[in-house]
Amino acid sequence: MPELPEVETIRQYLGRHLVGKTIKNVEIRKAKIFQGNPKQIIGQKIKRVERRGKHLIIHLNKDILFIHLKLTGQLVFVPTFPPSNVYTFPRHIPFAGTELPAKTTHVIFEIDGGKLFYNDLRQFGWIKIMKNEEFRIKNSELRGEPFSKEFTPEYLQKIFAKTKKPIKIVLMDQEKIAGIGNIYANDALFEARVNPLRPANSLTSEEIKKLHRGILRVLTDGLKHHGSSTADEAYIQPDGSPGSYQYHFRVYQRDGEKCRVCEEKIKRIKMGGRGTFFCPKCQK
DNA sequence: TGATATGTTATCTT
DNA sequence: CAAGATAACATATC
Repeated sequence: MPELPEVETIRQYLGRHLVGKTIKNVEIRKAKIFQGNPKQIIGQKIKRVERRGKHLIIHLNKDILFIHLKLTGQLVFVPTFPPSNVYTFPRHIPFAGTELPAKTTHVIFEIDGGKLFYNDLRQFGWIKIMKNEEFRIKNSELRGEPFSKEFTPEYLQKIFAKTKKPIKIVLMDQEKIAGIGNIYANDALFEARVNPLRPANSLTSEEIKKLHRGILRVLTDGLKHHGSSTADEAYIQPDGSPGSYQYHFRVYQRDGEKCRVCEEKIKRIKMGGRGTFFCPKCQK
C-alpha cells in the first residue's frame, strides 16, 4: 500500500511530467472520491507537487489538490492520449487491467499532453480541492516528516516516553511520524532489532537511536527501489511499472521464511488487526 | 462461503 | 476524561 516511499515516487514522477501543464478538463465518475467543484480547477496550471506523509499535494495557480491514496488509490498518467476514448496499456495494471478508463477509474484529469487517471479499487482514497488558507491550516497540523530536521532520536524519545502502546502501533501513528505504514514499520523494527510488541516507553535511548536509523534506512531503501508492489497490492508508478522494494523486505510478508540474519523462522502475529512480522530471535 | 486484508477515522470500552 | 481498542468503509481473493 502506498506509504512514504510509494507516495514520494509518485510525487517525483508527477513533478517531472506534469509541472507547467494546464488542466483542460476533469471527469468525475464517482462523486464521493472528489470533494469540491471540479470546474473550479479547469484552466489552472500545475505549479509544483509536494508530499507530506502519505498525502500528495498538487499546487495549482489558485487552488491546491490534496490527495490521499489510502489502501488502493493509483495515479496513472498516459502521455499523448490517442484519439479514441479507450487506451490499451502496454502492461497489466493491478485491479484495473489493461484498458483505461477501467472499472476502478473514478476521476480523469485531462491535462496538456495526456490524461491522469485516478483508480481506486476500495474507494477509500480521496481528492480534495483546497484554498490556500485551508491548506495552510491542514499543512501545519502535519508533523514528524522522517526526512526533516525535526526528526531526530530526541524527537522520537519524547513521543515514545508518553505512551505504553506497542512500539509498532506508535510508528504507524500518522500524527506523530508521517508516512510509515505496515510495511516499513515492520522492517524498521527488524533493522533496530526491537520486538514490535514492546511498550514504546520501555525503549532505551540506544534502541531509539537504532530505530531512528532503521526507519531512515528502510525508507531510503524503499525510495531507491521505487516502492513496493506485491501481488495483493495496488501500488504502481504513474507509468504503470511496479516498484521492487518487495524483493528487499526484511520481515514483511516473510512469515515462515528464514530470517536474513540468524536463519530463524520469521513469525507472524496480529496487532490491531494488522499483520505483524518479526524474527523472534533477533528482535527482543 | 465467509474470513481476511488494509489506513484512517469515528465510536465504543475501560 | 483520556487512553486504548475496535468497528466501519469496499471488494477481490482464497
